[in-house]
Amino acid sequence: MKKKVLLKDIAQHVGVSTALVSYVLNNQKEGRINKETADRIRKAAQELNYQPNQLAKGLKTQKSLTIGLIVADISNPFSSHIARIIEDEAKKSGYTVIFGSSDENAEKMQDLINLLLNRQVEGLIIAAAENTEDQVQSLLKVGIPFVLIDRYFPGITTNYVAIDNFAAGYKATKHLFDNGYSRIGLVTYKTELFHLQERANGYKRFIESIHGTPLIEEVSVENVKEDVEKAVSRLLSQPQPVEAIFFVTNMLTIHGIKHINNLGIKVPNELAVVGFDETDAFDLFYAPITHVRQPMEELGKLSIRTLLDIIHNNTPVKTVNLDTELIIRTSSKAFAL
Amino acid sequence: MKKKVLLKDIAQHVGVSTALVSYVLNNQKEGRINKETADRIRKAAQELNYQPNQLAKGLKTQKSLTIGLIVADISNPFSSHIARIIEDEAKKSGYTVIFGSSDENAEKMQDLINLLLNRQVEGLIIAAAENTEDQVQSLLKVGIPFVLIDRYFPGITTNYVAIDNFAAGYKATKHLFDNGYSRIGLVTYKTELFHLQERANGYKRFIESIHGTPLIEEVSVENVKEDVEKAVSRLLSQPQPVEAIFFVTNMLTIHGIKHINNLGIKVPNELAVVGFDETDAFDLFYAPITHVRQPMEELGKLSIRTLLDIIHNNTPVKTVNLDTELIIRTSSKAFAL
DNA sequence: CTGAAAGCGCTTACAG
DNA sequence: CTGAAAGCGCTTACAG
Repeated sequence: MKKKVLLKDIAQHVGVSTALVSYVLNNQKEGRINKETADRIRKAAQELNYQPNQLAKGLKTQKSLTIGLIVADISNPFSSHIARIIEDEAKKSGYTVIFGSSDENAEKMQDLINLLLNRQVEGLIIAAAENTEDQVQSLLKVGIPFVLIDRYFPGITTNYVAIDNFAAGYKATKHLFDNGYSRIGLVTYKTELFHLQERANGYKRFIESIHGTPLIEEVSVENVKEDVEKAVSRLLSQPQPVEAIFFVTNMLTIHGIKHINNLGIKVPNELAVVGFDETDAFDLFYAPITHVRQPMEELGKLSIRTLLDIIHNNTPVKTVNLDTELIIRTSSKAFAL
Repeated sequence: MKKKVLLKDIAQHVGVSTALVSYVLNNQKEGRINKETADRIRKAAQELNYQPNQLAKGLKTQKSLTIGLIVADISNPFSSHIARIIEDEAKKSGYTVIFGSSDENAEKMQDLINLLLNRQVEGLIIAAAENTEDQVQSLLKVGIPFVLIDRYFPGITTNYVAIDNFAAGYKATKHLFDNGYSRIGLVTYKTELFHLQERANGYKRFIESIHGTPLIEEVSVENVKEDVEKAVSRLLSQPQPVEAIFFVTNMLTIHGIKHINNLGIKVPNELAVVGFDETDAFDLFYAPITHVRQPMEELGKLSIRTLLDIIHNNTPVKTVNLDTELIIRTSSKAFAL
């Protein structure tokens, strides 16, 4: 590998000190430096294709210009979409992002936090896994800037950017009811994650408001596909089978409609469906899927902007719950009586 | 923000030199260090929750334990799937990955390369954008370890891990023909990217072998959706309309079938379809989409393993073209005569 | 207007 | 068995 060119090389080449080269290349002390010398330095840097070593720079300045992003799984479209938005927005401010996938596992998340802190990230954006309250508390204690995204803990005061999950759950359920479906089931994860509980709570609140019986199926993260299949089948094999199902995440929705499809059940005539998040799959299904749309751009941009704001201006705690939109399609169409 | 604990802090705490602490924590000079002292050091590190500064470590050792990944767009499922596999495989060897999206843009790709080199990545995995031969040549000249993934340049000798695109194109086209479709159109990008040309070449070769006329529509990267719609419509409005269309990437396939759906054209009865890559959308379409499946796990794992092998053992150039699998579903079903 | 020197937090040959 | 010291590649207060 060819030897890297250093500040020292430029200094020697031009015949000045490394200090001067550093000043010029960082546009410090403008006007106080001989214009000609500055030009010669700049030209030399160009010619030698000088690339500053960010490790050294970061070590000295205590600024890594890096932020860490912890998602559940970067290959999930929700995560990768957010990641892309954060990447672009961070770049505008000269920041790079290092990401890691926690797989909803508290231990992996702790490892990722340590890894990222070792790499001197200036801040973190975290989609917190279940049972990571302690980790979040200890980040708070250490004082490293961070903002939670998508999920947050009601008992801990932190910066976060999320949606109004309760309203989303309520709205989706009400929509199904308004369209003539009264026995409505819900499929969610068996989890203590607050944002998912809130989606279920919104559902429950509406069901109670119509004096109905909540029918909730919980599936495990480890065994999503099979559990969703069982959940759907259970909801359909009740004494009075459900007429509609609300799935509270994109993966649950996809597994759900795949199974419904395999069972040969017609949507929405035999079973109405409302899903969560967006994916091309929802559009291409023969009965395009009504779903809760999260404002991805806003989620992503607000999270990184909030983080940078904390890093640079030490701004006070900021919490955001964005509104969602219910995108109405065919899968929840009103009963044709 | 709380003060970080340094090697020096541990040293003071235990009453030894920083050198000794460093040796112990890095398991150097084992056996040559007083077991008791070592234990006290380890305990102190634990208690103080010492986290080594990787910037400093990397600066000194010239090992950043970081690799760079350049994809077209991290929010594309192909890219994020690969990214996830690389993340996991890299972690096994203690490496972290920094990613960036090039948007198929040569200039952005160069910026990303510079950014990543500044951050002292030890190697790169690159899905090269169009017209980046020069960049690749110059990486070669600099001598930084890298492996191309998904795409490569036939005229440049580099490490790469890709699929056999020609065979994939040939196989997909032959399958349609064998199932009774003889007027077969192809939708690809207007591009000089070798891997896409090869997919089209495979198609052409087969069409020529049956003395047919290749019907190729090229769309622009900037305006995919509308261009695909026009392309499909053109193929269908020929004097003798096509009976089948082969789309050579996942995005093309998705836009294509959405449009076909909107036009109310029945798949496969009125038009057969073969797509590329996998997505849930293909399964959920009323006529599940026959598609070319790339061996994602192998692509990802081989690319990172090859890279680490070069970094550590300076191994000779390695090129890999993996076989693809044609997953046959309903969208290309044989004509019922 | 410019440079010598210290220092960021580590590692590691060298000496004892 | 342990430590003093140099150095990785930068930045920056200080002096002149």
